[in-house]
Amino acid sequence: MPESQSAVDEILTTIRDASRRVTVPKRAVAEALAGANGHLTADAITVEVQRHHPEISPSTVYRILEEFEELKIVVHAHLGRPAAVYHLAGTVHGHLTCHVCNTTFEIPAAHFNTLSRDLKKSFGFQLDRHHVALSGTCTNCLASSRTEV
Amino acid sequence: MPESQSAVDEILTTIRDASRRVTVPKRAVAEALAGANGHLTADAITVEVQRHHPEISPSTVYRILEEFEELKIVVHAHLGRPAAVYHLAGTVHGHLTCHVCNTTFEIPAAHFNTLSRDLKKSFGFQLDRHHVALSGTCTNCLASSRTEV
DNA sequence: TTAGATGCAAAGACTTTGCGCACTT
DNA sequence: AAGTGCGCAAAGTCTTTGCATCTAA
Repeated sequence: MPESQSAVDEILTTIRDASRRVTVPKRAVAEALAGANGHLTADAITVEVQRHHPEISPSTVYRILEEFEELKIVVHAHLGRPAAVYHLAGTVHGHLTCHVCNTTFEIPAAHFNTLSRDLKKSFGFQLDRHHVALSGTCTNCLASSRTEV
Repeated sequence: MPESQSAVDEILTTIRDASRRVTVPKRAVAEALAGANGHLTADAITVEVQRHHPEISPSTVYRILEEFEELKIVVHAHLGRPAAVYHLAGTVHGHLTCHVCNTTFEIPAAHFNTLSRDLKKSFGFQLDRHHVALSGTCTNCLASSRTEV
């Protein structure tokens, strides 16, 4: 997995550049984020991290995620459920969550260009394109609800 | 306040139509929702309700909000913070939350027409227009950040 | 009358914090 | 060697649940 490896290196470099320390737990969280290309709750990250390093505690994961957010390494969003989901910044832009099957899809920021311009013009509101999280129904669930009923 | 009164009546009618019982706590929650024209957390609703009925417990408020959601009386959204916010369904469409001053604005659903069509066409995703919650920076905070720095 | 709703208290899910020791730099 | 970061455990916030009682219909 050469590409997720480079993503990990990039994260570690960012940490060093900010004069923070590179530690085993931080490396593990970076690997978990780079390995899973989707959205992970803090709990899911903890589980993944503990597969290799059982001694790493949830509180450490939260502290690291907080630091990573400061450094713009990750962003988080609150989707349908209370638990927030985290993912690497820059790699992802918008989220579509299906409230039927609870799956989250990622879509390119370009889809928000028109909306973003409109909100700016109409309300002076500057959309944060990293946090766009929309809920609705995905294709699959639309199709099955049609056939089922 | 004749207009919020009619909103309350409408809610109570919906409850009766669904063969649920109309109770003091439900009336109080309905009044809190109709009175505040904005977005309330469950906690804020509880506080408002307890101003008139101190004996009503938070768990009851949660149960009532759950029932109101089933009956499509209210919808909730997860904005920047973990706590969900609730508001009357039908009266509101989209939310813009400023992550600087933490204010939430409501905007008409019409602003999501283009986006909605695009998501449907590109991904087969049916946007739920009641749950649109976007975060960014509002005009005021944009202006002050410009002058401050 | 009687099933459903409530109040209270406890538990559960998610997240933050305090403290002393370990590890990175 | 110096001091940041960690593990553990406890606390904090937000929400759900169990159970006995009460009440709307």
